[in-house]
Parts: sequence; structure tokens; C-alpha cells
Amino acid sequence: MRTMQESSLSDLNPRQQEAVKTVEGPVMVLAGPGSGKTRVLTHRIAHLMRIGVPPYSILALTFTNKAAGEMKERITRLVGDQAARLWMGTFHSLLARLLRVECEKIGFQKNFSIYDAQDSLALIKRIMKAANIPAQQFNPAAIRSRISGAKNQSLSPPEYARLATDPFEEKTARIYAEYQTGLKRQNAMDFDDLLLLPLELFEGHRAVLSKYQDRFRFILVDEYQDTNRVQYALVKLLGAKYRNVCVVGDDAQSIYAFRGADIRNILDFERDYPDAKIIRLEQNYRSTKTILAAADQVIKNNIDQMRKDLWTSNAAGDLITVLECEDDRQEAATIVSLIYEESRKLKIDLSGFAIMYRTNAQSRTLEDALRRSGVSYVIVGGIEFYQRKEIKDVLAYLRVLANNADGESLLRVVNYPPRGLGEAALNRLAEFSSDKGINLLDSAARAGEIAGLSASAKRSFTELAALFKKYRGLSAEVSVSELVRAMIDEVGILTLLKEEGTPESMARRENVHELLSAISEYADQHSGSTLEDFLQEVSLLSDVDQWDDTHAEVTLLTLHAAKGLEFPVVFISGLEEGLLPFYTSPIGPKDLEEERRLYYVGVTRAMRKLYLSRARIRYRFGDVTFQSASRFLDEIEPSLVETVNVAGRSRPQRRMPQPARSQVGTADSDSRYFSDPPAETGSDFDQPQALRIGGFVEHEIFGRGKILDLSGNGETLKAVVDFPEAGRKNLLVRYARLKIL
DNA sequence: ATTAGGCGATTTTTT
DNA sequence: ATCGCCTAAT
Repeated sequence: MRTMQESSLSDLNPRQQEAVKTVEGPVMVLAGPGSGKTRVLTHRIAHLMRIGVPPYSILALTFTNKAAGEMKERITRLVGDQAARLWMGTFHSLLARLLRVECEKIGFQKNFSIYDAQDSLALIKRIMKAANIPAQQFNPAAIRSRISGAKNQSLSPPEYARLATDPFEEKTARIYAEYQTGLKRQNAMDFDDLLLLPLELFEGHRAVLSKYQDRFRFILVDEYQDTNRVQYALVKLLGAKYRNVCVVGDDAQSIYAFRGADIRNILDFERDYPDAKIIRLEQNYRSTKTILAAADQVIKNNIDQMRKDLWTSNAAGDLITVLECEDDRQEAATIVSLIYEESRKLKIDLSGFAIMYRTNAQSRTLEDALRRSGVSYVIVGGIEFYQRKEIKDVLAYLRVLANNADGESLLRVVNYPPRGLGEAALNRLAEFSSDKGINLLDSAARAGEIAGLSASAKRSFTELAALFKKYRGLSAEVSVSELVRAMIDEVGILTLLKEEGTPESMARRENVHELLSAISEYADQHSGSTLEDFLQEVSLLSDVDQWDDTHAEVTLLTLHAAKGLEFPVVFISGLEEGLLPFYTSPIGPKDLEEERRLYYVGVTRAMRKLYLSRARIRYRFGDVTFQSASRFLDEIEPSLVETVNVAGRSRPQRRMPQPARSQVGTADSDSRYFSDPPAETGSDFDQPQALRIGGFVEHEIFGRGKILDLSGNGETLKAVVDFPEAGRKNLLVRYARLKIL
């Protein structure tokens, strides 16, 4: 859609124009996939500004920061630089911004920390340990997700406790209560609090609410189908005075019920605003007739939906191709060879291709095949930069610096680098801190008073506390990036990693350097910004936000991450019962419908060509499993589909057109797309790329090495490899990402 | 009392 | 690959 002109309203169809021009009063836009929803939103905002609405009176809530950034760019092209003053971003990031200003009214300090799921889980585990609740019996992760669920429905701990029926819920209720006080004590909020606390703020302080109601006279919400009840309540409150609320969404693309998204939000909109104008966008500009028809055949199996009649004037296009493969490796290899083929046929570069899957675990096999063939790719999500351990360690230091009360972050780094502070010493510290009612860092500063600590532990604690005090004092004098560099230098993380001297530690060191540059860059680009600003920004980055789509690379992503995106050619892999739809026990109708919507989202990402693939044998949870075809494959009429039985071919390479095996002169001679034929698994001698003792492999970090021994098989296959550079390593083949030479 | 190193379990989707 | 948990070494 980016290619379309954006300059004039006359390029919009009548429905879109209506959605743009109806600026007064409540509006709900039901926008089918590819119906130009983003264009409508950008034009609507530009239109508001053109008729004299100041940018800071417009609140535009998007699903990702990336979407907000792109939209801002497009609005800038329409109306100029004043677009920069729009309040546009995710619920989480805009409300975090609002809380920075207002949080003291609800008992937080402005420098509050934002805890991600990992931080929350650490806190929950700590609480459970202190309360002697066995983690084997009560899974901390399950408890965390229950607590999050409760918060998404804005149930307070006492309310949740009242509703608890079984022992698990009773335990959860108790932990939930302690969790909330723990967060507050540490001046920290989790993701859910970023929504919930503003709601409490508005409900408890009508003057504050009134201020923001007057401020945000025009409210727009994108991806409305995936908002939860708290978000719904926030929009309702903020919009109550002027009622200029415009929500845009598609019930058929609601895929976050597991996270609290509530379809009632769409239905209740009509109830809350009986005079709401409902506008349907049903013309699709994205996909071929074939793809759109298939999508419609899929979604009409859902009973729970608002029917839409989507149509397109695009060409009929190619049939949808279903690939039936022997196993997951063959599936991956087939996809790779088809990418090669299609990119030549359609004359598009690798950025036009996406491979989608239901679970992150599926990416590994696909990555292997891509890497073997020298096809460059990016993964959206997975282990991203800001999730890496060394990055989180450095950020934890910065978070304590910004917010001394942040105990979770302090505990993360209290003994990294090793300072001789183990469990026993930390227990004493925690005890002291709760006795005195002061935070952990202040307790550390007074470690001398703590009975039962060794002299060396006392010294370590006070030195650590002094370190934070010193840099806190410096923060007024030097720039953020100087401050951070000096502190990390003194802490000695870089030296520690250097001394370790392994290739992994060198890579980690690189990452830390990269983080330091990122901070400098941020400080340069945002003059007057503080450490808190930077930390807030990185805490709220989503997977898609971190996706750099400027390179010619194949994109790998989950179906969830694919929302809002489009690609000329889409592969959806793993169309198997249990995987897509995903289930481990018999699936209920509600869950099945959500799985179907997820599938629908994937199908409707495709512009020109859609491939659906499945494998008969898949390695899952360390076992070989026999997979049957997904019921979703049967939901598309046979007339729209051609089925290729890759597995059944005696010589798969014969029919599946192959690029030359030698990587000589294709048109784009500098990119080596392909080096191996699709793997035929099952027999012993057809695996030239199999690991064998005495063979050579290459590891991303360790470099080249020789295989000394192999043991186990399948998921548990282990290899002993001698690397001249890095020494002898015991590797789990499944994770080591070895390239066979 | 702390730490390093080995072993087993673990994977639905995520702001 | 990473985490928690265990044991042996310091």
C-alpha cells in the first residue's frame, strides 16, 4: 500500500472518504484486511490537522511503536513537521509517558521502573520462596499469567481472592497481593500496571481525568479488536466528554484473547454510543481474488463474527499451493527452493517473502535450511537484542541507578561480577531491609549494621551501594552517555567479558558496546532526554519494533507478529492438527475460532502468492511425531488449490524446479541463494550434509572444528567438536546451529 | 559460605 | 540455549 499516492483525498474510495471526514462524534470503522485502514487513519489525522485541530489534541493509539512511527512519517508527508507533536504510539508507551507526569498522585515516583515478564516472574518466584510455596506444585509462570489475566480484567487482589474457587487460585490471590505491594515498594510497574494505574488515576482524581479529556479531544484507536477491557475503559473515560472517538478494527483479526483482548469491546461500542457511525471497508487492495476468496472460505466457518463481504478488483492470480512434505526438514528445504524460484519469476527481492509459523520453535528448522542455502533472512521476535542476558545485566545497573528502589534489578546484578555475595548474604540483607522498612540498596549501604554478615560481605555491599551513590551524584554533572560509560567501566563488565576470552564472551562484549552506542545515539537524537527516558523506550519495544525491514532478506515470523503486515509471497508452514490449530488437549470451539482467525490473518497477508505447507513427520518436544493434515486445509475449496506432494515424488528435485546446483551465474550473481537440494530424509545415504565423526563443521561463534564424537539422536543429538580456536566443546546439535562443511 | 560446572527439564501466541 | 537444582571444590 506504500506505493499508493497519499496526497489527495480523491484517491480514497467513498467509504474511506466518509471515514476520514466524519470527524465529529463516535465512529467505528470495520476494516477488512487490506482495505486501506492505515491510509484512512493517516488521512483522517491529516484532515483533522488541516481543519485546525492542534496536533497535541489528537491521541492516536496503535498496536506497535513501529506502526506509529510509520504512520507519523506518512502524516508528516501530508501536513509537515507539526505531525511530530501528535500523541501517537502504543497504549503502553503513551500511558507510561502520562504516568511519568502524574504518578505521584497514586504513590509512585517519577523514576519508576517498568518490569517485563521476566522481571515479574523473578519477583513472583522470590515471593513464593519467602512464603514457602513449592514451585513444583504451583508453577510460577502459570501464576504470573493468572495475575496478568486478573489485571487485564481490572480485578484487584481482594476481588480476585473473593472469586477464587480452588487452591491454585487461592494461592495465586495471596501471591498477587504480595506482588502488588512488592512492585510498589520497588517503585516499579509491570506492563499491565501501565494500563491499570492510569485507569485508577482517572477514576480517583476527576480533575486529572478532566484535564486529559480536554486535552485529547480527538481519540483514534487502531487494531481495536485486540484491546482488553482496561483499554476499553480508558478510551471510554477519556472520550466521555467530547465523544470524538474513532475506533478501527476487524473482529475477524482478533488474535489476542489469550492476553485479555475482548471482542465485547466492539459490540459494546455500539451500545455505549448508540449514535455511532459504523463504516465498513470491504474493498481489498492487497490480495488476488484467489487469496481473498480462500480467506473468506476460511473465516466463514466461524460462527462468532460480523459478516463482511470483501471484494477486490485485483487479478485472479495464481492458485494457492499446498505443499505436502515428508518431514519438517523437507518442508524447510522446499520452501527455500521455492523462494529462489519465485524471486526470479516475479522479479522481487528477498524482502518480498515471509515464512510464517504458529510457534517460535518452528523457526529453527527453517533457519537451518536458509543458512545452508546462503539465503539471508531476519527473524522477527525470538531472542532479540534487548532480551540478551548481557544487555539485561547492563540495563539492570542502569535501572538501579535511575530508580534506587528497584530491587529486582539490584538482585540481578548484586553478584555480577562476582562479589562473594551468595544466597545467605542476600537473605540477611532482605531481612534487614524489611525490618527497617527501607529498600535493598539503602540496606546495602548500611551493611555494617547487619548482624551475621562476614566482613567481606559487608564490604562488598557497602562498596556496591557507594558505587550507585557516586554515579547518582555525577548524574547532574555529566551527560547520560558519559555517565553510563563511566559506570559500566568501573563495574568492570567489559573487562570481565574480555578476560573470559571465549568467542561467546567476545560476542557479548560486542553487544554491550552496541548498547552503549545505542544510548549515545538516543541521547544525540533526543536532546534533553534522561536515562529514565531511554530505559522506558527500550522496555516497551515490541518484537516488530526491532525488525529492520530495510534489507533484502526473507522475513521469518509468527502468525501473531504478522498482524498489520503484507508480503508479495507468503508461506504458512506447519498446517497440521495440533500445531495449526494449536492444541495439546481437545480444543474447544472458542479456541478453535481464535486459531482460525490467526490462520486468517496469515492468509490475508499475502498479496500475490500463498503457499501452505505441512509435514507428515515433525520433531516436536524431542520426539518424532506423526502429524495429520490441518482441518484448515479442507476449508479452502479444491478449485482454488493445487497440491504438490513433495514427499511422494520419487525424485523431488525433478519436478520441483531446481536452481543450478553449482552456484554459478544467476542473474543476481552476488547472492548465493541455493547450495543444496531439498533434504530427502529417511534413508541413510542421501544426507551429504549429515554430521559424521571425523567430519568438519562450522559454528557461528567457535568457527571451524572437527567432530570427535556423536551421541544421542534427534533432539538429543550431541556432538563433541574440537575447535582449533575455541577448544573442545560438547554441543547439543539442536541448538548449536552447526553448518556442515 | 560461595562458586563453578554438570545435569535435566523446558517450548503457544506477547504489549 | 537457558534456567533451576545439585554436588564438589575452594
